[in-house]
Amino acid sequence: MNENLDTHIYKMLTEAGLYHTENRVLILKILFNARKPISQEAISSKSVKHFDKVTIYRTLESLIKAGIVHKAFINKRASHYELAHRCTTKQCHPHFTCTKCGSTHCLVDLSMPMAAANHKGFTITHQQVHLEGLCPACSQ
Amino acid sequence: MNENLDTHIYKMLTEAGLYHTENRVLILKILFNARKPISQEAISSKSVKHFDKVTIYRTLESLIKAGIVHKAFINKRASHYELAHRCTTKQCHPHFTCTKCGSTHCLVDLSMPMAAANHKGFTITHQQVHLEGLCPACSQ
DNA sequence: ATCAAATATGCAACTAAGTTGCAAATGTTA
DNA sequence: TAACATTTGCAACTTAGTTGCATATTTGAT
Repeated sequence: MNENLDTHIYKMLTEAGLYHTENRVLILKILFNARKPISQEAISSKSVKHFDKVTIYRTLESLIKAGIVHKAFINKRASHYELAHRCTTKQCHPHFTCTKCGSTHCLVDLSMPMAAANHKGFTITHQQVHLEGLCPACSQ
Repeated sequence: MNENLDTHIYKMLTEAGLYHTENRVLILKILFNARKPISQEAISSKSVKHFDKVTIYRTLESLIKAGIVHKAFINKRASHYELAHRCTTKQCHPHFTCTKCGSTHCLVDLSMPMAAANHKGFTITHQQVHLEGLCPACSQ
């Protein structure tokens, strides 16, 4: 299982044309184990090895650019990061953030997020849809 | 028209149980004229009178709490603020942010945001849905 | 009108997520 | 293994937003 993960990570990095460095592998493993979007700080605290936060941000940046990691924006000043799953750089699945504990969860297999999420024990108090791209003026 | 706006603002503040101060009125007028979500900095620069940024943030905070203003989260570290329209604290309409000029627009009357927005000249490169509330663990 | 209580304001200093520049270290390719 | 490209770590910086506190303004009761 662990060896499969190593192989998988190695392959992913090779395909992305990224150097196969200790830090990248460690951060990817932490994201694999987290199974939900987590913050830079959470990545740092879950790691045995000390990381400089700049290294974490830059590593995440390269992985995001390669489409391996996704930045899940939450209604906070900090972002949460997760392995890209069922999403591309263009389109992402819905996320849910708990206002009490601050954790962020993915609501991926729900075609009707709000209704379905409520059934799963999530109480939703705020919903938003955000689109990004070029406005008419900037499209020209 | 201007007198109607003054009366309207006065009424809104009274109903919300907020003091009818010069700053609140000025900030509300700026938001009325903006007709789209704008940043704290934009509010500041649109104002003739000098505002301390703390005052702007605290004024916005009180107006948000009263349901008069809405905080539109965008995929940036800064938030944009707008007059609440067709939204409550619980539910908000879709927003669109231009990645080139940084402006944020409301896509309120569109039942199918992506399709309809494309027709209006918006090129969408990223979409996300975000829900907030209590997770199962915190609901108890 | 005016005084007291409640609320709002402005300043200075702070917090924290994320960024930049640069020199040293590590990974890759030939 | 040498040469080149990429990554790393450190220090210093940026910036949206916050906190504490003393002063000013608004309001409601008298």
